[in-house]
Amino acid sequence: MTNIFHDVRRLVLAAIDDLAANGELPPGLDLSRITVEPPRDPAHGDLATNAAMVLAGTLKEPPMVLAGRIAAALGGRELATGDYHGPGLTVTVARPGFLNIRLAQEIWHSQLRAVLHAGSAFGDSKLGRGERVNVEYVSANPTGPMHVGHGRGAVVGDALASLLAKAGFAVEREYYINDAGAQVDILARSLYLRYREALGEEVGSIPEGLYPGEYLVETGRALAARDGRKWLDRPQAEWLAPLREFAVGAMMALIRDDLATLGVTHDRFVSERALVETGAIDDCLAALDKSGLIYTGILEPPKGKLPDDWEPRAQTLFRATRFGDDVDRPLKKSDGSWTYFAADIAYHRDKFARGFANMIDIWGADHGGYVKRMQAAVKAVSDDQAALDVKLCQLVNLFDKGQPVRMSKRAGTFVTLREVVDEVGKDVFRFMMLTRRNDQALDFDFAKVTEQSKDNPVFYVQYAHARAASVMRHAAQELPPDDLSDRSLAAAPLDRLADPAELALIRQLALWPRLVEGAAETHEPHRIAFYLQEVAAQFHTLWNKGRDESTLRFILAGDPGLTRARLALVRGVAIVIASGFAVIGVEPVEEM
RNA sequence: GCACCCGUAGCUCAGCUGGAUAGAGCGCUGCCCUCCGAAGGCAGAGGUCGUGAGUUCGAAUCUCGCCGGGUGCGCCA
Repeated sequence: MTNIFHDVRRLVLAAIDDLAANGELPPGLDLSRITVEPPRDPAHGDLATNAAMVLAGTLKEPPMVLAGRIAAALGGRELATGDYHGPGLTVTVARPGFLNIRLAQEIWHSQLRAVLHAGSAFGDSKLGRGERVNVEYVSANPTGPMHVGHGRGAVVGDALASLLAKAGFAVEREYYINDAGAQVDILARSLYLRYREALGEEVGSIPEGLYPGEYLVETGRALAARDGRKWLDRPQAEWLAPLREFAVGAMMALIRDDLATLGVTHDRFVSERALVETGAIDDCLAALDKSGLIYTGILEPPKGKLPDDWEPRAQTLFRATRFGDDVDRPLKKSDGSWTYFAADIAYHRDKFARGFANMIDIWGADHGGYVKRMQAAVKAVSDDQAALDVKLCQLVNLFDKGQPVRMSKRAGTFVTLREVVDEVGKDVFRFMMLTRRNDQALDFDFAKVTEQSKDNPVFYVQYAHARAASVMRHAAQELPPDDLSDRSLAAAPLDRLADPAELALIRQLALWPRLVEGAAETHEPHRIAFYLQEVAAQFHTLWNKGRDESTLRFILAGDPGLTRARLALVRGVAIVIASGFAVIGVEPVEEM
């Protein structure tokens, strides 16, 4: 896969190797910190490398001297990138020790050809070398429909998974169903009321502590339809388990439905209850015990705010402090059942056993206090062979025309994910969820995100794609359709693309493979949304230059050659936008 | 009290894992439609990157201390 930055970096390293072979540099230098990147100021060149400055420290030589030597060895080399092979680098040395590299225009033209040939696969990378990664996201409790916060986690997780897949990882998308705690018993009891209601009983208002949501009314009817009056006169001990199962099944169906409207999918759903019932937790903790990582002890009370009912108590504890956590963590509740944490340890151990040394969890920010212990647990159960990265998603604050939307479950003004997605569409929702870093709170204004203007980023990028499509439609009236396929346009005389704005746009497109890798390495899918806005901006700029200078228009009646070259660039823009959209799960539009 | 996250233009936020003169949108000022979509673009004004030290060729970015905001803190998930 074409990545101009890798290709040039290889050349830089080869130049250093040659210098080492000639004795002009010592052998065995650490080259890992050498980077090739676009300089912030385009006046400095197309690409820049820090090679001389990085090596100056260990070699105790002035970076400018080293830079001169490397520049001499680099300048004459032949670059192979895309379908280009030949000389074409102009290297200059700048102040502290930068090597500024300017590339022949042909090289950039070959980058554009690479975009057209690769299509939506442009940007695919082998960074991950097929390594397996497990991404766990959503994992909303099966007690009701998803809310907007869940939606953010769903989008971030789904986009990250797609991003990692594009970057060459073997990704599994996973959902952990918390179907074992007290909450699902409460769910079952809530359902029981709705069930009796469905059979004609007057249940009145739902008591405090149970789930009052309307969504259970239908579930109650469904249960009545399936089981009739079967549970009416039985004790709770008999109906609790079967109702729990029924309720969780119904809630998960609800959640999967919500996810489907968002276009979010999972490869695997893992049940916490199953971990309990199969003995996976017992096995896991027995193993930890054997390693001496479990003991019975009494925790210090938390300083400052003391819980009301605090009293020292002996507990079964995991030695999380041995793996970097702040305190050891309890594994058993006072009734003898496992804590949520105990089950989660077993769950992550299961992931490791299934072959995942790379795990990523997407959580809500309110679980921030849980990160260290889970990372400690992953180290413990994998013998330090696995790593867990946790991405915490901050709150989504809903607004309508600048006014905050007050949400309260009790007042019934709770806004579900589905309501939001139905209102604005999944593409808008998905894009907006990625217009902030995950650890930054996000304001979501119904009015604003459906507005068709430049301060609506979704619209702005879609508009660029639609504009590109519009140009192609116009071109179809001037040129035979065979001349407008991507394959055909790749053979257009691209050397005629010489305007600075055109070349700048090509450079922007060539950045896409680099962006994919950077975002994948850092687990930051939001970078895609920002990058796409930049591509769109450059394209809008070029478009408007054509308004002022008619020679810069894409379609030029008297010049089919140049027209096709320009259309190749237009298609390049559309392809890269579509490729980025594919990763974040947004459909590109042809017109709006 | 402790841990984690955040602090960048008037506002909302990026800043490519240490690079060169810190960017975008909104708002403000002034411009660009006989012409491929003005649903857009151009130009200008606007910054002690919370703060004080440290690390080094080089810091918004890394380390430590403060200040301010958020989240969480045994038997919830």
